[in-house]
This record gives sequence, C-alpha cells and structure tokens, in this order.
Amino acid sequence: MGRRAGTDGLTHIQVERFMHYYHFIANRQDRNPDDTFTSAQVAESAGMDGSLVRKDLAAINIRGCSGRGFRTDESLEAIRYILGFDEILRAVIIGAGRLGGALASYHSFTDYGVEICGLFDIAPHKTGLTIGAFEVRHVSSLPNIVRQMSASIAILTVPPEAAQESADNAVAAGIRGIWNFAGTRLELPKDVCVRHEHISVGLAELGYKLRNAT
Amino acid sequence: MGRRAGTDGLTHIQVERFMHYYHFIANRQDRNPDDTFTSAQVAESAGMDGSLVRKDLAAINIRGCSGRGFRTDESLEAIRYILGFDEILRAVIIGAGRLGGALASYHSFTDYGVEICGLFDIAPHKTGLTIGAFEVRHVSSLPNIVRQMSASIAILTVPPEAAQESADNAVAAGIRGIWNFAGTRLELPKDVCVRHEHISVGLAELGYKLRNAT
DNA sequence: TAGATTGTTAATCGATTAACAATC
DNA sequence: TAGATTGTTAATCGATTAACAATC
Repeated sequence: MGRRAGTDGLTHIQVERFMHYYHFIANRQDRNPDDTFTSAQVAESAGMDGSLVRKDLAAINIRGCSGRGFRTDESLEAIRYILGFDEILRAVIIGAGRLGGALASYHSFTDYGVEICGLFDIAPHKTGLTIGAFEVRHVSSLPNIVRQMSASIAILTVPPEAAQESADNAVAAGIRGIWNFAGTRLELPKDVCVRHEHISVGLAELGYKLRNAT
Repeated sequence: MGRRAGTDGLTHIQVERFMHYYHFIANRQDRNPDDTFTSAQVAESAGMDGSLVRKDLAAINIRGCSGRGFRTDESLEAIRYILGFDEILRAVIIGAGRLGGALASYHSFTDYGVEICGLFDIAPHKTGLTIGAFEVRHVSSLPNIVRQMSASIAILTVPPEAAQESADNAVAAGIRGIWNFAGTRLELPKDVCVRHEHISVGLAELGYKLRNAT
C-alpha cells in the first residue's frame, strides 16, 4: 500500500492536525449546515494561525476559493482520503477487561477505517461472555481468527505483565500494528508499527496545567 | 499554587518528555537495579539525542556526574517534584459506563498525584452499583461531594451529547480541570483547564503508519 | 592515567507566523 | 466595485542536534 497522491507522507503532527480539522469541520457541519468554512475559523478553534491551515490543506490538494473559503464536503473527503479512512483495517482486541470492553463497544472506530473483528481473553471463565457486540474468545484461537479475518491490528488491553507475551503472540499470528494500552514498553520487530497509548501522560499534563494555573 | 523552583514552567512537550524519562528510568530500575543511568540510554529509548535529555534534566536542576551519568533515585524524585506528583489532586469520574469503570479501577493514578474520590452517573438504575472500589452515585450529589472532598478534576466519560452539560455542572460545582473522553469540543470559561483525550487520534495515527508502511 | 560522560554553546533543522499580491 | 479570503513566499521562532572542552 503506497503513499497517497499529493504528499510525501504526513508527519505525526500533521496527522494530529488533520484529525483536528476533520473533527472541527464535521462538527461545524452538523450544527450549522454551511457548505464552506474559512481557514481562520479552523485556526481559531485550535489557537493557531490560518496560514498553517491553508498550507496543510494545500498539501493535500484542497484548493479554497478566494473571498469564500473551503468547501466542507470536499475537504472532509480529502482528509478521509489522505488518512486512509476508506481503506478498512481489521483489528482484534486482546484483554476483555473493562477497557477492552469499552473499546469493543466504541462504535466510531469504523468512521476512521478500523473494524473490530474479535475480542480475546486468556481467562477461561470469560470465554463465551458477550461484551458489546462480541463474544469473548480464548486467546488460543487468536491465530486462526487473525488469519481468517486478515486482521492487521491488535489492541492490547491486558495487564502490563502480560503485554509483551500478548504482543509477541499477536505478531506471530500475523499482526502488523499494535495499539498498546498496557502502559509498558514493548520489544518488537522493527517492521511492526506500535502506538503506545499511555493514559497517564494525559493525566500528568492536565495535572501540571492545573497545579501551575494562576 | 505557584511554579516550582528551577523553571519558568514546562511546555506541553517537555511534560511529555519528562513522563517518558520517568517511565523509562523507573522501568529500568525495576529490571536492573542500578543507581545510575546515562543520557544516551534514555535518549536511545525515545530515538532522540542525548543532549536534549541532558538539557531537560539540567532545566530542573538535576546535575549528572561526568563519566558516570545521573543518579536514578534523585532524578525520579526531581521529575515527580517538577510535575507535582506529590501534591495530591482529587478527581471525580462522571459517567459510570465501561470506560468510566475502567478508569475508576485504574489504580496507578495515585502514582501521578491524582486520587479518584467518586464515580457518578445520571442513570438511576446505576446508583448504588459497585464498580471497582466505588459505589456509583447519582450526579445530583456531585456538587456536595466535590465540595466535601475539594475535588478539582472531573473525568468525563459520558456520551458525547451529555458532555457539555456534565462539564457545565462540574464547573458550577467548583471543578477547575476537565479530562474529557467524550470526543466533543467543550465551551468553558477560560480559567478551566481542559484536556481532550481524543482516542480516535491515536487510532488514526496508527492506521496511517500501518497503511503507509513499506 | 585513560575512558566515559556531562554541561553547554553554536549550528542546524523544521515548524509556525507574518505579510501581501492575487483572486473570487 | 469593495470586501473577504486564499496561496505562497519570506521572516521568525523554537526546538533539536552536533560538537567539544571540562570533569569525574
């Protein structure tokens, strides 16, 4: 799967910004159906300069209209395209605890091109339980399901001490990307994409702001 | 509560880096008890340059030892101090769904100076249920509890359509910081600290990396 | 001492903003 | 036309890295 037309690949920070634009524009359209928006409106919502918004949009071949702004539908579509949301990836969740269950029930993942196709746990007493739309399966069936469904992502919601082993098993089964909520560092082959979702970082940041607020 | 000695306030990005250092150093100490580490070791774990680590540590008055490195315990303590982890903030969770329950059961928050002191929901049938160590309370009792406990943080795990109202109520009750998991933008007074934890951003980033991997 | 690593400055790199002619 | 906003370059700003003398 190659790069999309119009860029040489986005940086981590650009992807974040495009997500912000996407949410802002989509939200705005819901409340106030208008077929255009301006770079200043988007910029203001993020406390940044309009020229950066224009530059980002230009980078993905969205051209605005002088005096008017940008077309809402066209821009949303272009962002979906550049981020690849219409190219579905399948994911399995490993760890059917509260967080795993919460993620399994989070229906918006499909909006971003990811479809959950299985929820796994190592505890035999959880096997067969229904959580959200899923029946919990034992991890021993992970390799089969990953292969059958061509799943490429594993979402790790296991306890920290089980994270490395779970990740290793997932990779052995053919998983190519890991979204790790276990809060531990993982040692994995370099060709496996890993995203550490370290929830405590968000907490620490909010706490810092709050403790140092005037 | 003023700034801590040794800095004029850390940027958002520096806080993230200090969290990384903290986790790396603490982890390293667990596995391999050694009373020093070098800037190169920390840097390698994050794919950055050692001089940045040294500069960050110098900024919070941690001085290393030429030829040896930095003292583990001293560094951890200094990071805890600068991030304010020993100055406890109390938090309430609003929304006792799966995610709220998962966060209520996440015991490590205290490591970062935040203590959960209540779990609330608007649904009468949830009132009285026990989730983790908490009994779910009805949101109508939120103002009282916030005052009694001097809670300053609200963790929002309500559905998107309830987020603004929940936030307004929390702020009216005296909450000064909001950790928002609802995925919606909130309109709040400027003196309220808000952190939007937009889970889909992480997913989009992992998806992007994966789709564009060689 | 020889080797390793710091502390720190200068150089580099990259990202953001300012500015404004072009254009709808 | 007058007003608004884009597209884009140049200027600025800030963050990261390179380099190396100082030091344990």
